[in-house]
Amino acid sequence: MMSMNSKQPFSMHPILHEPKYTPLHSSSEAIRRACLPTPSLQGNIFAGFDETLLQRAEALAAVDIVAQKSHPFKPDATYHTMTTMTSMTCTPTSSSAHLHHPSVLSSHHHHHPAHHQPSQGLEGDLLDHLTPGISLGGMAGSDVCSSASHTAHAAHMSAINHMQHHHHSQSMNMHPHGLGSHSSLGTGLDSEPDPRELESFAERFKQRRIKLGVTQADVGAALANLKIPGVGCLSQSTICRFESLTLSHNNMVALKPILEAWLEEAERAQREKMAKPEIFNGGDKKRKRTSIAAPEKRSLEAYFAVQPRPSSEKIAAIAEKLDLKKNVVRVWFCNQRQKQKRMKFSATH
DNA sequence: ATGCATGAGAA
DNA sequence: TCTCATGCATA
Repeated sequence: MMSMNSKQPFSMHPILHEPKYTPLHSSSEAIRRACLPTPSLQGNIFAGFDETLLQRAEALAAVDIVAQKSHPFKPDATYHTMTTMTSMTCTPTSSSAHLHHPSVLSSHHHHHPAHHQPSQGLEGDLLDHLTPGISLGGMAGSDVCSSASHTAHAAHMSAINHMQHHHHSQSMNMHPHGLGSHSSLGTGLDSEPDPRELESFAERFKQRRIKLGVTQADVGAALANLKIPGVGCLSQSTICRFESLTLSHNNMVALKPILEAWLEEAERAQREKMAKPEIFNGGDKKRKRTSIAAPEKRSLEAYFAVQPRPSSEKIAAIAEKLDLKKNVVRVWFCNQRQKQKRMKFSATH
């Protein structure tokens, strides 16, 4: 990849920018996918029960993944790593409190059958068949067992609260987080849910950020310096996703004012610095990341194509079949659904 | 830049 | 249990 480390101490002053929280809007997104009709194919061992979607999924999978390419490597299932690193993410020195939550409302929309991107596949690994309704052995052999250690890491979340926005939509959430406040910020009436704006802002943001010589990680950390109520730091991942518009619409809308505030403050600070020529001079357990091999991934995608929201039983069956932990499969589906909901050029474009 | 994961809150 | 926002770990 590339290393971009232009760490530079940046001191920002708290800026008091009036937070304006954006309401959400329904993100209209259209996700369409094509389900090909393809009956045929069977010869299951468990025949009898199966049938249903999963089976078809496999058939589809076989067809779907016509000629694709795949990666040559086949990593083991999971690997853990333990290391001690004093991650000081952003936990600020004292405060233990700052966990507001971001909650953005969400509008829900109609989903469509999913849509997934072409993946890699090569040899047609025909899946077997599962019995949908019944859960074999009660629990798929793998089951969630103990995914071993999940170290609860400090939860720090930044918060973004939104309030109203009357719409037929449903949710609105705030997180109580003890501190009695419910930020009653100015009822926001704010921003434009205009995807156009977001897109151009994200682009400008990235460019100005680079101009400042700041990395995505720097931005995330610096956010904590802007003492915007309810806003802590964010990770490099999130900044990156913001810039590449790979966040949900609501999330983009919520983050925009915050990043905008940071940008202005950062540029202001730099101007100031430029002005005066004299200054400066210049442990823990790590979470493990399961790696799902290409063949398994192809199967999952095939199932997802026909049934984005499998029941617990089906998930268990799939997990057993692919020899993955049930929880891994469940999470995979969740993430897949989230992906399909992301912005980028999904619908409005 | 992304894959897999966690957790809070809403169903 | 799912959705959503987010993050760690990793390619």
